[in-house]
Amino acid sequence: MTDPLASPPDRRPGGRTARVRAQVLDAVRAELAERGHEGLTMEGVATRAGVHRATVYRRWRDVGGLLVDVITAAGEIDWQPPDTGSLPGDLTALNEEIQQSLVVQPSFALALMAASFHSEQAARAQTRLWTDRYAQCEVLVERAVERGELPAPHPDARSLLVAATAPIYHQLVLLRAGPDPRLPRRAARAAVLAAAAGAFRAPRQDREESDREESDREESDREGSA
Amino acid sequence: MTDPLASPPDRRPGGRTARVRAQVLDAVRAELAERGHEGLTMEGVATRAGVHRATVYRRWRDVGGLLVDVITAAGEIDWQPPDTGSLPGDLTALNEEIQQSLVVQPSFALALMAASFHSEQAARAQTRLWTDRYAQCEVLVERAVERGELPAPHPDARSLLVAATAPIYHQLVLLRAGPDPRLPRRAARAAVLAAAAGAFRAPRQDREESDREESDREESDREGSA
DNA sequence: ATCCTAACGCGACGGTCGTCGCTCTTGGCT
DNA sequence: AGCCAAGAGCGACGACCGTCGCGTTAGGAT
Repeated sequence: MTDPLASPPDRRPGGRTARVRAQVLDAVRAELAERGHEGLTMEGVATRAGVHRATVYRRWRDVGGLLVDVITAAGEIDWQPPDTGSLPGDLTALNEEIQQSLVVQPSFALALMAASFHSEQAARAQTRLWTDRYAQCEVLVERAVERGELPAPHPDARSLLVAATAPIYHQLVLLRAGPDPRLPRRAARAAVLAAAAGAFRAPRQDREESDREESDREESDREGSA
Repeated sequence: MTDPLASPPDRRPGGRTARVRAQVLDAVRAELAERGHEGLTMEGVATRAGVHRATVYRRWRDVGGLLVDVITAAGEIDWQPPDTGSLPGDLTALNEEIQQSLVVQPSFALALMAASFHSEQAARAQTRLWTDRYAQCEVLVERAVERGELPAPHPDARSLLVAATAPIYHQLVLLRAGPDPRLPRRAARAAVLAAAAGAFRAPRQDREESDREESDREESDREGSA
C-alpha cells in the first residue's frame, strides 16, 4: 500500500500532476508579484504556467482557490509565534510581522482578503488561517501569566490578542495609512496595559464572584448622565 | 472644501439627468438588498434602472463609483457621534453602531470594503469616510477629558478610538465571527482602561519629559530575556 | 508488459464586460 | 420660440470569462 498519509482519494498525485501544480503555483506567485492581487487572473496564470485554461479551472475552480493553495503550500504549518521573553515584546514582534505581511510586495495577506470577498473558498481559508494563528498565539499569554506579568484575574487570551493586533489591520487596510513603525509597539503596549488593568477577563471560565463584579461594572459603564 | 467630484461645472443637473441618477441609485440600493454586495453588477443596475448600460458606465465608471455616489447621497454628512455622558458609554454605543452597520442587510460598509479592492475610487471614498468619522469622534475624548474621566497625560484621541473600534471590524470582517453582543462593550472598556493606564499618549504634542519616559519604557518593552 | 482511467490538451461555445461612434432627445439659455 | 450642446439611447465590437465534450497522454496497479 502506498503512503497512508494522503488518505483521501489522492488518486494520482504523481509526476505530471505534481509538475502542473508546481508550475501553476509558481505562475500565481509571479503574477501576483508583477500585477498585484487585482491583476491575478485565471487566464494569465494558465498562460504563464504553460498550461491550458481548462486545467486551472478544473483543479482550482477560481482565483480564491489558487490563493488558498499557494498559501497552504507556503508551509504555513511550521510558523511559530515570537518569543522575546516579555509579553509586550512578543506582541510587538507579532505586530511587526503582521505589518510587514501587509506592506510587503506582493502581499499575500492582502490578496487573500480581497479574494475572500469573491470566493467562499478563500473566505473560509482566511478564517481558518487567522483562527489557527490566534490559537497558536495564546501561548504568549500563558507564558506571560507564568512569568507573573499579568495579575490574578487572568485575561482571555484571544481577546487580548485581538485587541493588540486589530489596530494594525485597521490602519493599513481600512484607513490605508502608510506603515507606522511605532504602531506595533504602541498597540501592543495598550493591550498589555488594558489587560493589567483588568480588561479581557475570561467570559465564562470557572465562574467566581468576578462574574458578578464584571456585570456591575459593565452596567455602570452603560449608564451615562446625559 | 468643494468636492472635485460633484462641484465642477454641474453643466446640466436638471430634469432628465437628475431623474436618471435617481433611478440608478435606487436600482443600486435594490440590487444590493436582494443580491448582496457581490451580486452588484453594472449591467444589473442599468437594466433595473431602465437605463442603457453605456449611461451607467459613462457617469459612474464602475461599481465603486456607484457605491460612492449612493453613500454620499445618503446624507452621511450629518452623522453625529453618540453622547451618552460617559466615555465607555459613548464608545460602546459607537461600537454597537459599527457592528450594526456590518451586520445589517445590505451592509453598505461591507460593500464599500469589497469594492475598495477593485476600484481606486471606492478605496479613496472609504478612506475619506473613516477618516472623517474618526475626526468627528475625537470630541468624545475631549468631552471625557473635560469631565475628568482621563487623567493628566491626555491620550491621543485617534489612537484611542482606533483601539476601541478595531476589534469589531477584526471579528466581523477578518475572522467572520458572528456578531457578539458583548464585544462592543468589552472593546470599549478595554480601550478606556488602557487609556487610563497611560496608553495612547500623544505622539509628539507639546514635548515634555513624558517623551523620554516613553522612549525608556518602549526600549525596555523591546528587550526580552529569551 | 499491459491495461485502466485520472488528468491534461484542445477548440468551441455562449455569456458577460467595457468601450466606441453615432444619433436623438431635451434642459437651459437667449 | 429657437438654438445648441450635454447627456441619454442604441447597436456593435472585441476582449475576457467559465464551461463543455471529446480525444490524448501518462500514472499507477496488475
